[in-house]
Amino acid sequence: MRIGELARRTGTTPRALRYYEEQGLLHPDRRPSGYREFGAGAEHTVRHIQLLLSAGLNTATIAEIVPCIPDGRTVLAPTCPELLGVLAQERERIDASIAGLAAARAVLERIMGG
Amino acid sequence: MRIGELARRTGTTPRALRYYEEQGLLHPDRRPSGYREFGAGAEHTVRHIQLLLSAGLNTATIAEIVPCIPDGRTVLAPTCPELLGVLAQERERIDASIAGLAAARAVLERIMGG
DNA sequence: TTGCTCCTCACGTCACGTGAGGTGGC
DNA sequence: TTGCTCCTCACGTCACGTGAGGTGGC
Repeated sequence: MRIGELARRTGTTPRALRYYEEQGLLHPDRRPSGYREFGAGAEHTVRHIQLLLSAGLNTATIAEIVPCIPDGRTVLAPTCPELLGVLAQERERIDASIAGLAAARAVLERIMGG
Repeated sequence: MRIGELARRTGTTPRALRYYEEQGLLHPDRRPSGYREFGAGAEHTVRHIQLLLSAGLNTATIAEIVPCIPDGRTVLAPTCPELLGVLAQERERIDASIAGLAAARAVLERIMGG
């Protein structure tokens, strides 16, 4: 499929998808016209990218993780155990981030007089 | 106190404090030499700024909130009830953000094989 | 005079948004 | 031929980081 359709299917923009390619997260083919051609698996990949970005991971880290997640699955390929440390570290960062947001939320409530 | 001491006391950098001033969040006096002179209340103000920034509020919104929080207190001044709507909206955004992070965390666990 | 702190530009970062100007397929 | 989609620059955004080059107070 072309970039516009992939953007619609994943709820993002062509610009974001071009950026992901530039950062090495996507590797679309090219038509003779120069148009990018994405395979069916790209949709799952983009959803994983979006989720990990929203969790605060940067594109460099995601670039290591994405090739280790089989299309349509949500598990680490058995060939990629070296990522477990990175993933555990990111999980800790997410936990800290959730705790920080909860604390900020509590202060907001106090400010509001709750 | 001068900018360096305020930075140390609040765990931030002089650059960040100059940026807060530029965005209208802080209003230090100036010595004849041009040095910024911060009052004692600035320390509490900076802590509030840091908390709200970490919660995802932008400097424009924080600029509305900061003058409505008395020094050393964590309540809205009674003269600023018009901010309650903004604060409630930000609280909802924080709730959505926490939910998103929790979902991402769960997917990370699945990827790790948890 | 030395050394620490401060000052004002001004460019860099990250994940894109947003035109500018031009081309491809039905 | 028209209209929709695509392409590549390239500058803008937000909250600062990081020098560059110069000055103030003890």
